Amino acid sequence: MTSDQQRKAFPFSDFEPRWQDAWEAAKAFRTPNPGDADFDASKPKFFVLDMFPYPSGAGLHVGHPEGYTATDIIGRFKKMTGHNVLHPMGWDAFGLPAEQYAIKTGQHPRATTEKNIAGFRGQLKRLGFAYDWDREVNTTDPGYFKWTQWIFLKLYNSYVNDEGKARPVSELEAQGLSRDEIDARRLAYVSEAPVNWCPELGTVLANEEVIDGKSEVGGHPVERRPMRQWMLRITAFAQRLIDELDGLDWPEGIRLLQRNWIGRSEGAEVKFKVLSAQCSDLSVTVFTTRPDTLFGATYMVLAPEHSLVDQIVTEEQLSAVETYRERTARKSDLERTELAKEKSGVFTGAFAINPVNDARIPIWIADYVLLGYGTGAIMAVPGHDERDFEFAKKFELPIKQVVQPPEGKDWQGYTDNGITTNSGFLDGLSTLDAKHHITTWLEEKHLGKGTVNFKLRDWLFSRQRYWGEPFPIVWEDGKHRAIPESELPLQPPTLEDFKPTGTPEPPLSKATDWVRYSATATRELNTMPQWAGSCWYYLRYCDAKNSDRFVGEAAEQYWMGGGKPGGVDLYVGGTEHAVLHLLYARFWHKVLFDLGYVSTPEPFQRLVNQGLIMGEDGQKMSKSRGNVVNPDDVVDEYGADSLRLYEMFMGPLEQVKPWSMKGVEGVYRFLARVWRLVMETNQEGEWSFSASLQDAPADKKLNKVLHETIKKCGEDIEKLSFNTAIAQMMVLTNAFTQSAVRPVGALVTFLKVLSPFAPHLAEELFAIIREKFPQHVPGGFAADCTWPSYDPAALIEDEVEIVVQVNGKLRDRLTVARDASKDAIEKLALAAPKAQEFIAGQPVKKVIVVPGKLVNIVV
RNA sequence: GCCGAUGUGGCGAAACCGGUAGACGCAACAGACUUAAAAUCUGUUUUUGGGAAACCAGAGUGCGGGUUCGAGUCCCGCCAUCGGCACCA
Repeated sequence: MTSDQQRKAFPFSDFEPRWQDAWEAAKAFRTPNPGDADFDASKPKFFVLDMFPYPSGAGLHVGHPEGYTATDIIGRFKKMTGHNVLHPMGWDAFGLPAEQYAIKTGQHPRATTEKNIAGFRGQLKRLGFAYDWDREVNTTDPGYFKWTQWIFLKLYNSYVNDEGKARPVSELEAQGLSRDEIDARRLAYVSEAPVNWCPELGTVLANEEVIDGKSEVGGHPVERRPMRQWMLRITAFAQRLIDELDGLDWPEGIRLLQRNWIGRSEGAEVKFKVLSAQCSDLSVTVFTTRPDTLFGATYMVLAPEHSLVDQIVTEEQLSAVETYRERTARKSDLERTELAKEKSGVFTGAFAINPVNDARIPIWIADYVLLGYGTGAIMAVPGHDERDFEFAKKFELPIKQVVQPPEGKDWQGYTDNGITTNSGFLDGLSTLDAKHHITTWLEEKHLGKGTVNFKLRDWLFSRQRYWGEPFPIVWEDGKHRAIPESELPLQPPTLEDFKPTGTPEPPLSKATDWVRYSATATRELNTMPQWAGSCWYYLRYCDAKNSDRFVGEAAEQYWMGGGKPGGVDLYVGGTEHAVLHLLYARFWHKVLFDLGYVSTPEPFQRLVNQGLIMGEDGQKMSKSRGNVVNPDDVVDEYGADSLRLYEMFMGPLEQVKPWSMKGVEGVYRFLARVWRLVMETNQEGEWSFSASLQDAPADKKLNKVLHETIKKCGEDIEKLSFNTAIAQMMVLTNAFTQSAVRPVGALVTFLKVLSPFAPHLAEELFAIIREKFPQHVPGGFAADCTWPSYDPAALIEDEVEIVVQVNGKLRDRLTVARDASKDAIEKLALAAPKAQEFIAGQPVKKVIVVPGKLVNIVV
């Protein structure tokens, strides 16, 4: 034994790597698939999924093992309770950071990515996770992204029918639609709209990747500019993405976040005639959620970019309008939000006619109206809308009351429901009734209609970067078309210089040979965003090696369809993906479901968010604060089991909690105590089998704690309440420590309960005990044994302690027989000396008896 | 501003359906072992007052009310911290 190991409280650094090697050599965690010889179809399935990591150069962070340990414990537990468990791991390895890191270090992203993956894999293996490594996926592997491209082609070749279902575009061909008409309905389509262009990153970004006008990656400024881009028609699924959240076992907060992001609002479109010197037959349609306030519209606002502005602007206002439009166009989104407090705008000189009362109202342009939402035009009701109110005050526009608020409230700027007033035929109606009434009226007169709008925009799906999946698309005569599936995977060209060009021209344009598809056709030069690979990786895990299909049918049906209601049974990850990955993946999954490729409409049945781990100082861990904890250091000093156990013991999984090295030492000492239940050390520091471990039955007290522990740990694992399960195991360990004779049978049972949490220690002690007491230790690995069942009889005490309260205050305690009657308990309680003292001769008004718990005497 | 989550010892936290608040761990203190220290084992540890002590009495789960025999838990009104959204008509 080395001196290094003598310093350790138990020899984890010897046995942890030894068992990791043994498990790997034996493929101890291989999960058979339907069709495999050793597959047992009679067992229920359990698919437990981690959000796969982005393999950065910085290596594993202590936040990673938090969720991974939780899923590992529950996966191991489910296996021990007779389930087929799918618990895989992989790498989300395309994306901006890898490319930037490669540029910075002068290496190819393929090389840095492979190095980073090897680093991550090594770190995860050191933690003893029960992954089936045969199912490892890597989004940058051609065998993987072949199918990402294949799914893209499914999107490209689909449209959404009248029932809101994705169907192949061949149906539209059959209906005789033209090429252009079909292109306009594809789920993957080309658009020229203004997009979020980030000059620093040299790429466009999705709305979800822009935060406060800056890029989510790196925090660089983002500007709007019109560019030709690939879009995915996620908006066609907006309603289903809201509705189908209802059946999911997700944290309410995340569902709400998605609902708000999709942002459904019900209202009406109203058509206003425009008075214009130049044209006679002009009109503007506005969207409003408050059609009931139509009589209160005192002006109208168009988005500055609105196409109608040019046609209606008067000569006197032309230069003011032009100046304002230029100023707005130059503003980045960031500036537009920063200036949100101060309203700005310009009168166009034109007027519109309010269809309900023929009132002539001025038309303004202002950047508080967004082109991309609704119709890009609003009717302003300053009396009952906060923004319109502010604007009207600033520009001295008329403010009119049309809603009567409840007693005692000022009507100016009152935005809630009330009674409609000053509104002709709507007077006296409640807001809700007035909305219905006016909508029907507008529809009858063909002046408008009820509509639903969503905040969600179509998903901007192309990036001007090198390190991503190339689109399986070629261009010819200005038209796009898919390449044949037989040409997949379409590999990116090998480029020495893959830096962004500094212009919207993607780096792939530099690969001139690759770009030329045929004499007349050239390849699409954009690449897909990082989210593409993570939209379907959980499906690939079901059948990771399949080269004929993105996932085999039998495998998909078993792992995703089996059980009720199907899908991934438990998905654990951080909140940061609430509106990105989790929304995108649901969208792709629904398309695949409609097309008949997967069995369920939703991919992730149960979602749990792990809480952030903060630094010891209570601040977010960051290099600049110097409070980052490296999991490798923790494993070196205390072992993998200690790291696993500590992260689970810190507090509830979902909670934000600070790191504490002292806390790690605490669980380390606990594991050492467990070790010393079996092993003892002599003066030289050599370990030998403990004499107190004997083949004897457990006494009643110890047996009770043992069975309580089996019961509580099983229940707590199901609830993901790992901290309390560990506390209970500590109680049991203390009981073993205090008992002079340690019954080997009971101890082995305890080790089974401990094994999902601290698999290395459990495995090592199994092996040690097996040498001396082979009859008490099952064969195979600890992970293969059956979860012990508890004996309800062992939990029952003959006598129970009853608390005696007088007027709700604790005054005495009694010990009574377990099955003592209510009457008997009441008599004993009234006779208790301390109770007597506090009753002090007063008449007893009432006595409440809770059997097994307490008696409350009311005087 | 809106939405969500969380407030319990010196610290991380427990407490099932309303029924003994503080399990378990950390830190601290004391004792045992040791020439000594570390490690280990055994205690004590919410707080205030009284007592040499076992113990006794009062207060106590962010604040203020309420329901109840009984509230950390349920209801009403506040406050604070964290996270998200933020001109979406």
